[in-house]
Amino acid sequence: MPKKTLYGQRLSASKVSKMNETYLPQSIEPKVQQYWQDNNSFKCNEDMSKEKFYCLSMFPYPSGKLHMGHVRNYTIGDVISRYQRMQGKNVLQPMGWDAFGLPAENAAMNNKVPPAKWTYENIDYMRSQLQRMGFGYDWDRELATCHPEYYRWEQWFFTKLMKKGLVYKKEAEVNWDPVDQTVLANEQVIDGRGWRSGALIERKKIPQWFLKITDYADELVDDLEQLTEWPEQVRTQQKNWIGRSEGVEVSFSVDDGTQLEVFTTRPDTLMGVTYIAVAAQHPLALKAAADNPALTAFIDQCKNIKVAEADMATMEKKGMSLGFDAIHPLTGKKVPVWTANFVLMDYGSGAVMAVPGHDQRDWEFATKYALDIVQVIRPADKTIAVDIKTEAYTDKGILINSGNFDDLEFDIAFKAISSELERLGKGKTTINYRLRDWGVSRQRYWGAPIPVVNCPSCGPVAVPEDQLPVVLPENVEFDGSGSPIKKMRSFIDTQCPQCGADAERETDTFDTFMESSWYYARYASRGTDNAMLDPEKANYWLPVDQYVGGIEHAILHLLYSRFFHKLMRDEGLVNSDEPFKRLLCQGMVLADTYYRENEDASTTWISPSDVIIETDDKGRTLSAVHKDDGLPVIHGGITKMSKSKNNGIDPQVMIDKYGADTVRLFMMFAAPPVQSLEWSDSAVEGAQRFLKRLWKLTHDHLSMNKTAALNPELLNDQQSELRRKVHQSIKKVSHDIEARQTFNTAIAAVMELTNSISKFKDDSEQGVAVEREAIEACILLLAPITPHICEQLWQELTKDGNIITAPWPLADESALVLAKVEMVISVNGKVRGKMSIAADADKDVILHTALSLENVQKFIADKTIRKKIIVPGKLVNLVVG
RNA sequence: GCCCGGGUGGUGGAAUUGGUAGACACAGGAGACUUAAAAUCUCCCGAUCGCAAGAUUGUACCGGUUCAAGUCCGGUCCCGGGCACCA
Repeated sequence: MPKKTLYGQRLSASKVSKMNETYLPQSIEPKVQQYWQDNNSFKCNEDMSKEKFYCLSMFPYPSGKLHMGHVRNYTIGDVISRYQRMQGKNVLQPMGWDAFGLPAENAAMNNKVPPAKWTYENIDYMRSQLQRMGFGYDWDRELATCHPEYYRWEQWFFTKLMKKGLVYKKEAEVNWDPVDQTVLANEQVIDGRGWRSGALIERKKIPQWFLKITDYADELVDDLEQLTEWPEQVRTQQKNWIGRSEGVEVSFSVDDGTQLEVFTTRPDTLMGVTYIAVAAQHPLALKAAADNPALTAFIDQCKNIKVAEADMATMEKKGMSLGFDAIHPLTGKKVPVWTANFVLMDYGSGAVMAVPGHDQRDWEFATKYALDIVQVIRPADKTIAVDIKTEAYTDKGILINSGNFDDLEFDIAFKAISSELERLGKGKTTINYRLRDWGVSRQRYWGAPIPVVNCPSCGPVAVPEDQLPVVLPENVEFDGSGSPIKKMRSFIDTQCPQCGADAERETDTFDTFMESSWYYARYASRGTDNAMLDPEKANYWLPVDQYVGGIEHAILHLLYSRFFHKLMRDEGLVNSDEPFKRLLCQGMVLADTYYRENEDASTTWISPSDVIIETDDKGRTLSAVHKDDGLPVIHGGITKMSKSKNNGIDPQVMIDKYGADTVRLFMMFAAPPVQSLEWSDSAVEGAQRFLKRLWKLTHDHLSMNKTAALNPELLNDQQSELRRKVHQSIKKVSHDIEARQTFNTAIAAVMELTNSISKFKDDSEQGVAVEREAIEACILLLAPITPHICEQLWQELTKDGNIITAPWPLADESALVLAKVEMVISVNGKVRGKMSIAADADKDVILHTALSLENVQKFIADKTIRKKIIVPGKLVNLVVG
């Protein structure tokens, strides 16, 4: 198809410039977007002849409208995509919707609208907002996870995993609201109470499905080594989350003859064990409580804490004796068994050996309940004083008070004690993980149904492939008392696929992390409706070359996706080990908060857009007032944009006012992508001002109506200097976008270049030629960031160009050569002078010139030069004394 | 509580490998243009002292390594993200 020009006809440069004296984003942007759409600019296919580049931004939850976090995320992804397209690569940039989730159910309760309808309407509106931002997506690949065509393959995959034995069912604890008779998410428990009913929540055990992610724990840790283009902090967090540790499983015999298993990474402290602590739900605790009302009351009390690690770890540590002892496996001595609220039943064996001398938490517990504290480790360095009466000594050291094991250091003691335990049949070395298997059952409606039928005689049976998908009924009424399908007989009643008897469908749905764990692969299989993936297509695109998303997903989403990718690999669907080659985690978008205290002590949060700031003559903030009544408001600090603080800035309002390019430019310029970004109205104005200057600069150039061929040989000093700046900028911007991903410094470099062009007044033949090269460079370098204005200006400059596929400029190394460099001279590390010197000057010349400077002489005076450090091209440091 | 980050002018930030702290902007000040305002353009802008040249000081706090530290090491304080059912 022949490419259309933006205007549909060619116009002379002078006519164009008269038509466009002012920059009007509202008329340019829709026109440019239409042009891209008419040319199918962002559609892509599996073109084996070209190098591919798959750029993916984390898909949004369709919550209603775009927020600034989305705008930031998707601008970053779009900049990278457009940059790679200009590098000549075959770029895939898709978009879709993480459409299942809790907010749709809340909206259903509040507005009496079915979650499906609410979700689809949100998707339609948000799609139009994304299009208005000018993001270059291949919309033919759009998906929504709530579509049966999507989740049927997730159901299919789950049944495959069931057959492989990678899925199992077990009882696990949830937050139970005894009044609403429903399971609550951690987010829905506020200060230990249900958010709607206000009832004290309880831990309750219910049967749930789990994926055996722990089978892949080793691979998930080891393969982090491959992910060299991931942020170090994310790799570290994942490694710590998986928490592989080598230790020993130790058996303590209990009075009633049973064995109590505990895991420890510090067998060297075994002789310092003074008590055992078990979880409140541990069978031994429950058994002891049978004839002990006080203990029963304590165990009941432990139920009123929500199922979140942070709550477990920060609550007051409490415990109670179970009234019997365990036998120490080496000494044979009796140690008391306690139950404690901080020991987790779901983690390890639900019991820990306590060494209060060498573990701070055990020490605090022992001190509180007057249990023995014994020191069995001393520091290797005898000069370090240790007093276990004041705190635990937790470092590794040399064993004492440990009988035969005295004087051994950690490694030897670890081996000696564990082999002694093994000889006695009282323990074995083992690898333990902090990582727990992935519970995927949710007792919610708006999710993908778990494809299982519960048969009274066969038990849980996977739904066969020819009966998939298990479609979630979308036309439902919400009454607030749990999932509607749990009461829907037409959904529940079915026949067992195995024996044909009457049976019931599973009414739990999948954790929404299931859907977001493989969507990146589905995008890469466009048009595949008879399989989860088309391996040929998927393997062309995968792995994702660049993944962009919020740092809040650093652990869970990224770990589950990595796990899913390995599962798909082992099913023969993909041939790579990891899904995401390079990862960029962008920071949050923050804004000022303002509030007033009401008479009833409640707080009213005031939108920053309703506040007027008063400053002193140095620009420092003095006070803030409400724009309506002129009365003061209180500044509540700068926090993440949120509904609760009423400090969200609506992107739509900003796009309507300034246009997409200004919003994109501000977002990319205000901070490096990994840092948090503070919203600033005046900085947005500044971004707009820059685009106006670029517009004027280009049209002033065009209005000269002169062109000439550039000949680097003929340039005078000023012309060479501008040309050097052009090629320095090309080099810096390329490096900043591709290698460093610091778009703010890339933009600053282009700003410097436009400042140089503004100062350059030269209408000679070579002057015009150099200026033309400089302006074209600015526009090409900004094209990924502010694509609309650049497309427009590019077409005016080149007549029929298309900047989306214009080649990225290359720096001309010969233009960068400098005859002279500036060097700094410091004396004793303090700068005392500067000099301009030939770039190839040798050390003697440099030193001689440095010493001739008056101010340098002054500081040397009659002192002797003890040391001379010369870094050619940078500095000279003279050490005198 | 545990794990992971961050802290630089009035503000956002720059300093890429240990080598000139404050690029580029925002805000502010002064001036030009204008009947006026807006817009635009020019200049100034860490603090203290100084007419200036320049000097002293300064990157959360305390200490260390180095010819040289915003950058490396040890400790402290504060802020943020995650903690498995928010997404």
